[in-house]
Amino acid sequence: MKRWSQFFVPTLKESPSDAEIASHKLLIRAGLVRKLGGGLYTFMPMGLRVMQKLSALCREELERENPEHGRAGAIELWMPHLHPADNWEQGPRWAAAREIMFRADHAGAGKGRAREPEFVLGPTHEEVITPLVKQEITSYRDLPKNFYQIGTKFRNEIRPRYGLMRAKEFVMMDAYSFDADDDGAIKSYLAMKAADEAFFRRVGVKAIAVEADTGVMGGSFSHEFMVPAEVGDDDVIYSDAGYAANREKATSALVPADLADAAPAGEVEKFATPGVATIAQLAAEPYSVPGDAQFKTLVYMGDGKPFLVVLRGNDELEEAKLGALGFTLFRPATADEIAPVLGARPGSLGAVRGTIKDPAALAGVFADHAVRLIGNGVTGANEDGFHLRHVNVTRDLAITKFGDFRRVRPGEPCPRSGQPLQSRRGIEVGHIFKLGTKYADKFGAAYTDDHKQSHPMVMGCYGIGISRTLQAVIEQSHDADGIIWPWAIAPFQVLICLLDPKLPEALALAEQLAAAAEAAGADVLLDDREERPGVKFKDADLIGVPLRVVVGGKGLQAGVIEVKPRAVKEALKIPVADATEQLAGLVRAAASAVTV
RNA sequence: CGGGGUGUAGCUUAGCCUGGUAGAGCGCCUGGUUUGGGACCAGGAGGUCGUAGGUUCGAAUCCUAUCGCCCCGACCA
Repeated sequence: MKRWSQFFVPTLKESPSDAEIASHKLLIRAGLVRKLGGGLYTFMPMGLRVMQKLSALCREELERENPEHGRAGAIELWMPHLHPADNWEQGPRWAAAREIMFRADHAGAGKGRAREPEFVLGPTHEEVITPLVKQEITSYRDLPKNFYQIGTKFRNEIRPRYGLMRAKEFVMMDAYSFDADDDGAIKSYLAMKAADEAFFRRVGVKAIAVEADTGVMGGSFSHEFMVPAEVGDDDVIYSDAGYAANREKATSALVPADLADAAPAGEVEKFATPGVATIAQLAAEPYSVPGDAQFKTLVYMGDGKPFLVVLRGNDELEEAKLGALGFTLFRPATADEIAPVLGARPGSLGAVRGTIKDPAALAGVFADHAVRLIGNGVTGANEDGFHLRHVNVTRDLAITKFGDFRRVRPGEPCPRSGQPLQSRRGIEVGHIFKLGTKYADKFGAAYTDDHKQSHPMVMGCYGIGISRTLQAVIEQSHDADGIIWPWAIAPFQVLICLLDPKLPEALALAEQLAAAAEAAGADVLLDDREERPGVKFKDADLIGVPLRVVVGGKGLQAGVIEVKPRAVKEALKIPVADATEQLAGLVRAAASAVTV
């Protein structure tokens, strides 16, 4: 039991001016965190308690054995936060990952040896765990294994945002599974997905698993855990049939599987379009070519070589989907890079065979499936101020490969059910990847099987943003008065508001109640401050403790105390004689409702 | 990194346009009256006006630079 007067809960009446969203304001007003600098936060005693509870639940769920998948539980370890830059240089994503890493020097750098070793602050730990496992595990008998840690991660976020939501330094659970083969890796993946789901369920936050893009991490498939919230950074595309995917990854059944190729509608014909540089201009008078009858040709640079992406005029490129093409780094090409290859400036570009000035320079022409819906359409002539009409997809376009590159729009048919797709914002609180052998190959993490054959280990990696989850819970569970903590992670589960701390019998009863609640399994905060009742009630709502008990002189005269769950309006009056017993009962009921 | 905004007491802020005494509320300290939803009265402490230059007799205010922070975009747990 903690006494408020002796503890430290610095609440604020007003929101700091730099907090924008509800959860960020409440984090600070309720005294959970304080800002050191952009994206850097001190966890105050109350905030730390929540973090510790989240971590404890996370450990429990990860370490639980998973007989359904034949998996043992994950094993905790602790890796350095400071990594030799060498590890990253040897890994598969140095070029892409260095952008977000902090480089660390020691304060005396330059005064000692001519060449100082370089260090980075770890943004994640594949580059550390994989060499470790290579060194320690060489036999199939030691597989599968799944290691995890809960610790600080450092990412030089280009733009920290919304308090803990996107911070430069944050707390993450990261786990890494190592399996002998792909089937095993899938089992590990599913076991971790189940563990994460169990974790979020026990925390008391609604987080849904959605299909996700693998991004810089690489790998073959991936899910994100999303907490639905307007302030989230991601769009989740979903249907009532249970399909859910990050917009970056989402597809639709817009193009029927049995769509026949359109027959040519006539000879390709060049026509002058002076000054026309956009889809909209071509759609307007006097040309009047609807956007969805135009081919849009985009030029990107993939690992130094240009490639084309062809979309319907009204469709937008979903840039993340270009990741499937296998380039390490890609970016839009500049006009100066485009002209020598295609022969025209943006606005008159096309992918029609024979019009591309230097087709050999291209790393490929990739067309979205949806262009097949156009059949015959209009596109740039690769000659400034000219377009081509009657361009037939199969006859005329120099397509290397079709793929899914367009951004899905709400209302399109769900790929599973055909129901209209919907969209909502979400906060990404977890992300799991089946990595395959990408890292194992690079670091030589291999094992010997029972036929003396060597194979690369098949990996998976799994992250949960612990500090971000803390804020996501607040975002999802608050009202105008403050936070409404779920029981399992509340900094305290019972708050005893002692309205008359100077009244000896009131203090004695409050302490007795505190002891009873504690014995029943709750963490108890006793508000023994010499404050007016209004202040105590406001603070109680603000800090969001799930069960509030009021002990006051007036109640005692009437022979009652009050108990009120944070989430409801009406308080329960309980006779003093039954108080300890009933409170203990309420605590036990609340606790058992959330464990398991 | 591009675009927008903003720095005044522990917090929220007024003053800046149109240069001359830096003001309020909350919080804090002392005393008193209060005490079931952020009390009241009296008194008090606390500010190099982000920083550095410049203009001026005189700069929180005008100019320049710089730093921090916030928001929008790309990135991510």
